[in-house]
Amino acid sequence: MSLMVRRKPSMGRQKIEIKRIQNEEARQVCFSKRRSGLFKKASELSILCGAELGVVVFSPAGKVFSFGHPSVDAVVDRFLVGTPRPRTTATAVSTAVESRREANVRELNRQCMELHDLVEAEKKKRDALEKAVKKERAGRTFLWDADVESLGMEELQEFERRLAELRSSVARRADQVLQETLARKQQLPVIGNDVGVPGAFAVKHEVDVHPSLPSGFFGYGHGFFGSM
Amino acid sequence: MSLMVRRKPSMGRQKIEIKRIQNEEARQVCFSKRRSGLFKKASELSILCGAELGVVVFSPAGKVFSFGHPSVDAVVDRFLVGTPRPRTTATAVSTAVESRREANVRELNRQCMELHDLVEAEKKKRDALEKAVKKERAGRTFLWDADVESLGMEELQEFERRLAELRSSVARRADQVLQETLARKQQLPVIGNDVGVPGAFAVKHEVDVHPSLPSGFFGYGHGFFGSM
DNA sequence: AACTATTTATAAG
DNA sequence: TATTATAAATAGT
Repeated sequence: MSLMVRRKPSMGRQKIEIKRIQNEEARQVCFSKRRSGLFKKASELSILCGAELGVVVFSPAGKVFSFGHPSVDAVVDRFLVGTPRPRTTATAVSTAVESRREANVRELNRQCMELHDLVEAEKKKRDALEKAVKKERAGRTFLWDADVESLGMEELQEFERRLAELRSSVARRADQVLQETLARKQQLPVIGNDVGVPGAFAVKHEVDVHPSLPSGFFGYGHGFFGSM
Repeated sequence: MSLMVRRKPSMGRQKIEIKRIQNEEARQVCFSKRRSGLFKKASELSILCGAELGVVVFSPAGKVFSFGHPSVDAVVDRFLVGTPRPRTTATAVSTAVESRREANVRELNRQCMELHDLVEAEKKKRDALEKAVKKERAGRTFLWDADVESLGMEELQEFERRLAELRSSVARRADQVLQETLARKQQLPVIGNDVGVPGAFAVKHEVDVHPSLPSGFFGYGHGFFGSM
């Protein structure tokens, strides 16, 4: 058996902050990769959903790249005019551009307000949760230890009663597990039934850590929040 | 508390062929998701690499969505100007009015992005808090409602350790209370310090039932964006 | 709309 | 350019 002493050949994809990449070469590489990725996504979207779309990208160096279905020009025309492809004069298009711009600005404003509302809503939710956390913590503390010091005799009795019950359960279960283990290891049938309490081992308890949630989505420009 | 006995709640993402989705509802859903994804990718590309870009998407229903940095129109204009084809725009741009409008649009876009980031940040905080709540709750639940029958030896050990600790606390406290009571009743100073465990009394115990979390609520606030 | 399992995109090397 | 580990997107529920 070969000794398999190979180290990670890569640290894999690392998380990056979305802000301008300072290193020029890295930026250029990133641009190429992501431009490809973007066009691919655009292509898939158009095919999967039958959407017409156009993407135009200017590299920092000023070079232009574009992708479109059925073609960038068709999409741009449709965008400028607002409806499928009647031919237009320069003047007409110019006017169309103007009104489109105004509409865009209005839409942008609307979206900004919507976003602002979202922020407020999120803040409130967070506040509510913070309170909830405090409550939970308080509740937890009560049961575990701190407040034992403030319990009266009645509560202590109840507490003790519950502890005793639990202890019995634990002991019973421990015995069961133990016997099962022994039985398996020695290939013998289970015979005893003493109630034993395990206690001498130090154990690490595994807490269930939930995976993080997917984040929401968004858009910029206009038409973000509308359904189609 | 069945110790995380959860089965697959999802078959996860499935591989799909890139061809028109026949089912209309599925197509709509896909369109929404992927349009968001596309805009996000576009946004990241523009930020990471300082690229100017514009994306225009027409849904199958004919609704238009767009994203642009610094703005769709700016990109479209640039594209048209640099494109050797029927000149459609009389781009004698650059009047003072024009550039101010462009600046305004850019600013609006910037604000939208900023707000969007705020929303994301808030969501993250909220997620963290939600996890905290779950954890707290899990911790609290652990003691009383544990499904002892499903625990393994290691868990039993940990459980027993915790029970022992609690029992000590309770015993200590019980002793304290007892002594205080006796001292008060007999007007005598406290002298003993045996650790006694109360247990023989039948007591009605008030269980602390924790209220459920407050639900989210919403606020409104807007009008902070002046018209231009 | 929220949630995961999985696929896909991609940061580094 | 190719590879790989990991982050991110997303199909299906």
